[in-house]
Amino acid sequence: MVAGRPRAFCTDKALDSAMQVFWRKGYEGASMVDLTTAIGINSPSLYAAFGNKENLFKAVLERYDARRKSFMESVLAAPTALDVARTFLHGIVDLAADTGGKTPPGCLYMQSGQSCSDAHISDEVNKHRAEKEAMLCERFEQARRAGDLPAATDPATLARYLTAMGNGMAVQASCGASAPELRAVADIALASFSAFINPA
Amino acid sequence: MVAGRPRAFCTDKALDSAMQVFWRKGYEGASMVDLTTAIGINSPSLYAAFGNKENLFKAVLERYDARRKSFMESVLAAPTALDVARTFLHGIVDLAADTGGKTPPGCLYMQSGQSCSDAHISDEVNKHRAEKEAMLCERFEQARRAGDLPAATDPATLARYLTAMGNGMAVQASCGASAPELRAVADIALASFSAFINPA
DNA sequence: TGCATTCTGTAACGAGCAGCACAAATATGG
DNA sequence: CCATATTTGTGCTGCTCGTTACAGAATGCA
Repeated sequence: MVAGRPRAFCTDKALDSAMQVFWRKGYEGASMVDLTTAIGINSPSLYAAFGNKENLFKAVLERYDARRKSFMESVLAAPTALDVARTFLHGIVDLAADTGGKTPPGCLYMQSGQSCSDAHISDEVNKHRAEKEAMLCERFEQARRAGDLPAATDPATLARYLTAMGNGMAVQASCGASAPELRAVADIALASFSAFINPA
Repeated sequence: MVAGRPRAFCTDKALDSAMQVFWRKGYEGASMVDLTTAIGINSPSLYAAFGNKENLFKAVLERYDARRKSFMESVLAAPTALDVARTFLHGIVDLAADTGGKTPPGCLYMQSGQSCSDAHISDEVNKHRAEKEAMLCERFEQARRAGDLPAATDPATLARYLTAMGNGMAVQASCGASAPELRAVADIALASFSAFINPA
């Protein structure tokens, strides 16, 4: 292993600090000064490690995405379509509200990509969001094939419904809604989900 | 009326142009150059008319809010709680998706206030959003008093549910979801809503 | 016609932005 | 202990941002 002066900071910890900043201020609202002071390094170190602001954000997004993807995998492992919906929505509540300062409230996708003038960034964020919706859709297609869902239901619509609900709940969390409040909201969503897939 | 040189642009049309820019790029993403070129005036004219960027945005927000409020009033006029919910969600679809270029897809609240590092701005946006939720809540309280809703239901939770749903659908519209797709989502939301307020 | 008033266009201001050049510092391999 | 490689801190760059000073143009009023 060839080596020079060792890096004085942990790349992963730096990404976590940067994530907090992007989460709270958005992509454009987060300045390089905000990022370097949050990480505790000088800008040349940051540029040497990540290239530029866009690449840094993409690395942060990738890190966030890995966690969301593993969350989604635990969701998709639920036995029935209704269990999938319940695990998903209740999980979103835990991720988005009352996190005890570990992460900002809400969801990085909503807070960083929603109002961004740079199309590269918002496209990238939306790509990741769409991926999660596709995972739900695929799971519901499988459920329909397995007879767990009526043949008449459209998996894509179900996935879109849950995604919209999750995003809306994340937005409310970022505006101060508490976990119990959002859990009550999730329960309405689940009641209607259940009513929809089990027509009387 | 004392007057000097007459203003060469219409204030309301200017606000509409500015609204489009804020809607597409967010508050921080919209530069004064973006705004002045979209309006077709020079910056001193804009500053003379509106003060500064923050005040311009607040004027835009007020204008948007007036339309949303009149939309809400037509929603609240629906005869039953379920009709209110249906009118609300279907109306959101019409406002947010396939607008034919008249407005950008989605909703100004989501696109401009969600990822903004300036707390003054996001607070202002959230204040307006919360106002609409409160209107729904009040309407549902009235519906419960009238016996249109079961006494066990919590009007605030219902309002929160519909608001989350509306916001989530607006986000999906901004990502390219079509009106028919969103209408199908709204119908799921209503199915559950109907099941919730009329427990079998 | 002259004066007061208001708007318009040109051109600039300081501040803050993303990004980088460079030399000192700290590691490894011979 | 020297050569090489990599990171660190200082300080800067060019650019874009929001905002404004100022002079000229267009109105109403006397």
